[in-house]
Amino acid sequence: MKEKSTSEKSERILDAAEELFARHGYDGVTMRQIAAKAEVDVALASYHFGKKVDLFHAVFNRRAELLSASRQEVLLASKEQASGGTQTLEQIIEAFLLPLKLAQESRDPGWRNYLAMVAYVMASPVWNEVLMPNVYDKRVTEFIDALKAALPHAKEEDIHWCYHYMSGALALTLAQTGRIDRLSGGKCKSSDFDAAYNRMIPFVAAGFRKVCGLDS
Amino acid sequence: MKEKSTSEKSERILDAAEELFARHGYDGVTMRQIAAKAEVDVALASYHFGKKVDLFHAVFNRRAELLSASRQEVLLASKEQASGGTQTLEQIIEAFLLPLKLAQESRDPGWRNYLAMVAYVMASPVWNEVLMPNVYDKRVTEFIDALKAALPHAKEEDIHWCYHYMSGALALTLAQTGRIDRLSGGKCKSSDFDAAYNRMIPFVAAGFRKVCGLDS
DNA sequence: TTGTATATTCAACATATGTTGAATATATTG
DNA sequence: CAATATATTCAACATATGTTGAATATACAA
Repeated sequence: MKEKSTSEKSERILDAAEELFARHGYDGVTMRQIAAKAEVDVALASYHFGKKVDLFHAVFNRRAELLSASRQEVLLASKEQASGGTQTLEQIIEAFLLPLKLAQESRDPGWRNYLAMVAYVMASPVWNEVLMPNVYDKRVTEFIDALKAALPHAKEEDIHWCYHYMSGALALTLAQTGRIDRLSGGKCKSSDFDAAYNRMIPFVAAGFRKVCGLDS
Repeated sequence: MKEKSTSEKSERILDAAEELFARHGYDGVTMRQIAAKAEVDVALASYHFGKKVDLFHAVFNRRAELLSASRQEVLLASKEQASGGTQTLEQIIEAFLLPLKLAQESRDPGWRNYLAMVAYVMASPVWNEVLMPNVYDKRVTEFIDALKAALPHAKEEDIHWCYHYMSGALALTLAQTGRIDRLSGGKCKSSDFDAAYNRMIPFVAAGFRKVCGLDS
């Protein structure tokens, strides 16, 4: 009698690694900690995924394509909805954020861990250039193109800097450090993604308009 | 004949640790790497600063008071300049960011490393609650009070969320990951703090106004 | 069934890690 | 100068680390 199927153990390893990498970063986690959390032998992680750095890549890439595809889909749907005319800034930003919000609110807690790990990667000078270009940067380019269309008179640098600010606001939200809970005396909660995203859209849109000029 | 004074070696250790912690995080750095970069014996770091975690605290705290004091000073001067009436949003945000910009542009490259390390701490769920409350959160509270005065009709949650977004935009700027360089095809540079801060002020101010309602 | 590929465990390795204590040098003070 | 405190080096420790190879178990195909 077997307890779990093969793929279950392999995914338990990914789940455990995901949770630990999200909180402690790559170097703050040992293979033994991962194995312990996944309740498997240490050697099994190496058997399935190779070196530690390969496991890190595997965890990062597991949900990357899924999320990126969902993003493209939503952005496309948003484009079509704005029949004929260009989308509003709010529509573009919402399309960019919606898949993340849905992932955060998923019943699978792994998605929250994954996005916290993405935030870690985004903020890390070391991992950023290694992991972000492969999957995510392509969709970011599409997103920026949509912004250019909505802000035809904007200088390209302005758009890039504004995207940079949005990216930072997003990363800190995904990271879930709990700081806003502390600073607000409990009035705001890191886990309240509805609150975070509902305000982020008008905040960012207004910033874009101010810096990049009125949209057409 | 002695090569360097005692305090110089001790500060070389702090400088080396600062640079390495900023880039690789706490767990990504070994005492031996720090010692090597500082060109001192490994044991010397322990002799001066105790355990590794204490060295981390020492690096973080070395410039914290200095920066925090500069921040308070600028915020106070900004308050007085707005004689009688309350400050504008832009003035408040500028006062918040100016000391950081000055530090970034300092001739001492240690300041850039330090601020990148602060960004790492801000984005880390583990270190955030350990290190941020001691020094920085007090000034943040003053800053938020100024915002409340400038946005008398705003709900407190809205202000906190907007501050959270600004905080994220700031953190990613301090982190200097180089991502904006890549995404913009070289049009924007992570090291161009003038560009980053000049746009961040109107961006954030517009976001606050949109989310928190018009200022008085 | 038997044979074979896959999955999992166990034990061990070489190396890297933070930290310490004793020894030595340098500075400071009387 | 001598005496004392501080700073620095050296060597070593116990432990933790990623990784591997052999042994064993399980799944699967013939």
